[in-house]
Amino acid sequence: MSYSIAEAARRSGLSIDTLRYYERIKLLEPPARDSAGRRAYSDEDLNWLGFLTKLRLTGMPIKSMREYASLRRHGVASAGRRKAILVEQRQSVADRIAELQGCLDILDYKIANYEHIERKALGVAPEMEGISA
Amino acid sequence: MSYSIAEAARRSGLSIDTLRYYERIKLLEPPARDSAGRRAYSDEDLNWLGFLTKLRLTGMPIKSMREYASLRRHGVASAGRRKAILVEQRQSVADRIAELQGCLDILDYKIANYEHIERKALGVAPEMEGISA
DNA sequence: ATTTGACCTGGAGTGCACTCCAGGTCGTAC
DNA sequence: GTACGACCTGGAGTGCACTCCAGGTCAAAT
Repeated sequence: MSYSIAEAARRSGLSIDTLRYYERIKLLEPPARDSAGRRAYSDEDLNWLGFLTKLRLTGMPIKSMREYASLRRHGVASAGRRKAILVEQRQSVADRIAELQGCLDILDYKIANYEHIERKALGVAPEMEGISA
Repeated sequence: MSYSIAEAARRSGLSIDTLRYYERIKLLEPPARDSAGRRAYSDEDLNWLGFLTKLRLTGMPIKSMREYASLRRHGVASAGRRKAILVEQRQSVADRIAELQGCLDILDYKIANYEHIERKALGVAPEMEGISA
């Protein structure tokens, strides 16, 4: 199967402009073209796009994704380096999850504080106010 | 206690420039000044900065932090709205954690794939290659 | 035959969150 | 008394990841 740029955008969740942008910056091999010169994305293109969007979701900078994409073009010899990039990214994702978890705890604490204030509704003792919230 | 801007930067993990920037955009009440006109941050300022940096870590845009900061200046009457902002942010953090968890799974899968390739070390059957990794 | 709509290109513009700079003022150390 | 380092101001510059635009081509629909 092959897909128009609009269809590829729909399926990948990226915008049409972003697809062309990714191609320009070499994240994406230039896809095939139809007889009229329009881009025709293959299933393989879409799979790769899907993976790229996952990497983006992890917060990987485009610079690194470009490195990965470039390694991929260099075939099997680059597999070790590619794996290393993924392992490193895995770590950074795990770290980020832990960080967010910490933030969640703080938010919960603050929210509980506000609930505390609400419960004391009218006769407020405003010592909670302005201290650090 | 009061702290020079350099000390406040050290303690908050923000840069000196960022502290001044936060003040300009009204994330931060202008701190007191010493006799020479230099900023003198209070412990309360530092607490607030600490909370701000947590909010930043959650990915909250500065626009929203400004709203929260502005509400805070309007005192106890704004507590409901402030709480609502934190509850909303809590949700977005939880969502983001789930999203990252999904990405982690994908990374693990890919990494396992590379390990699979490594194990087949020399006599490679490269059907793994270029399909979607 | 012309209108429409999806697509094309190269290049400029955007929003965000800082970050840097020039030129100046202070208070202490030599 | 001057050299130094930390600080001040207003404003310009940066890097990132898109996003938008003008002007053009092409195939199918009216």
